Amino acid sequence: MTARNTKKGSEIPQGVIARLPLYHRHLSELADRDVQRVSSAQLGQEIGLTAAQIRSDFSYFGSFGQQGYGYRVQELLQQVSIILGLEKDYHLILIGAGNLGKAIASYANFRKRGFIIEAIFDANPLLEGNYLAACLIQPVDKLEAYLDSHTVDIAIITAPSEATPKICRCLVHHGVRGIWNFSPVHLDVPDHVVLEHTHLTDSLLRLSFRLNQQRSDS
Amino acid sequence: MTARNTKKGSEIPQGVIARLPLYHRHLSELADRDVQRVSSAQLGQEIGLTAAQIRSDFSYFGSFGQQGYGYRVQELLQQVSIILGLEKDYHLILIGAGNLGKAIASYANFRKRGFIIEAIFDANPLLEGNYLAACLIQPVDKLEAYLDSHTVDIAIITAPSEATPKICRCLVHHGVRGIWNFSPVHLDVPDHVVLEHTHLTDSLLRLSFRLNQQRSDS
DNA sequence: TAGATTGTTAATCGATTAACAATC
DNA sequence: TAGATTGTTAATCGATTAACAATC
Repeated sequence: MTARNTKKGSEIPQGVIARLPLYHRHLSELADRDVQRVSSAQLGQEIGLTAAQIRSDFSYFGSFGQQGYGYRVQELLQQVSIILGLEKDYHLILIGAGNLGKAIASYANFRKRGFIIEAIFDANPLLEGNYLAACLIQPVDKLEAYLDSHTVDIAIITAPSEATPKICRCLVHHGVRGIWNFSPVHLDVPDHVVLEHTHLTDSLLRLSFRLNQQRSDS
Repeated sequence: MTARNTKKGSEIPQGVIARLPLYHRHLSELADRDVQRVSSAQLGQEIGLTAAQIRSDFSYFGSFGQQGYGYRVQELLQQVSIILGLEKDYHLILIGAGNLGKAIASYANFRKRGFIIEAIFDANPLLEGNYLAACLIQPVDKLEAYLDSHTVDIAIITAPSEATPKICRCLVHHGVRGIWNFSPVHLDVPDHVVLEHTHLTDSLLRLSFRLNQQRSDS
């Protein structure tokens, strides 16, 4: 596999990856409003980035614009969707049917984008047999058997911190390649596993820091 | 206000701010296990950063270690807590008592760190009078009156996207300086307001991207 | 004291921005 | 055609890392 030009095929910086969902979200909005075209300058203005950065970001994946015109919203949106892998569906499971698990499982936006939660597990035997967002809650000791008999693209962990490392090892061992973890614990996974952390407390602490920082400036 | 040395007093890079909660979390764990001392090399090993980066990060705020010894865990944890502003309590409100709002309001870790949710608002009149995590749910049209008569350090928005910009403007207008937004919308706030976004869908899309990226390498 | 590890400076690396030729 | 805007290269900026004198 040879790179066709400088950027295409090269390593994608984290910053670019972080901005892709932002582009996707904003282009979706423009498409909803039936906007036909957008320039990097407009787009940048609206989401708070420079035009150069936006063009540079897209150039990692190809040339989607037209000189003198800009980008066709529909077309660019579709390209970004493909880049993000949104043209296909994903099989998800969720482990931990507590408050956060419930909220995630009920969040319709995921399903809309093709991320379909097909099984929910919980350690509490009292929850067994209950339904959550039209999905049966199973005891966590059935997790291994499930993994052996179903395709699972992404596992969402909303279990207590103490239980999380063990669950993670189990998932990895049974070949799950995508893990979205909400527990505030550090997890070690092999290189071939993609791990995404969402640590809510970390976000709140960052907010707290910046709140205190401001006051000391000026 | 003059900077006492090169780093102390200079602008703190975003990356440093992002890592502070990670340091806090890991140092808390070490303290729980009664570990007395830690070197930047050990700490780095455990959380996946270089020793140099850790020392460099801390040096923005002062000198907390000892040559030839490392850092006293308790002392460093306390310093990081102070840096993050965790030595005081915060008055929080939450707007939007849906699934996500419920999960956030019930998350005990926030209260433990001094982030206390004191009022919850929702647009749905049917929820009025209900309690959520021992906190009364009020109709959202009482929000303005509340803001005028109470101190609010941080407002958490877990309302639907459509309602969010208006709520945000209201908060800013009534002097709230910290906003933690979960709606997938871009919000414009004045410079003096600290805005933290947690876009769950964005995290999932990043995971999706990386899942697809891997396959195309190798 | 000798060994270890800090805080900081200088060197390196990578990401963002500015500029512009290409061209729709 | 003239005007606008892309994709990309070079210049700039900032963050990470390596190295080391200071010193516990």
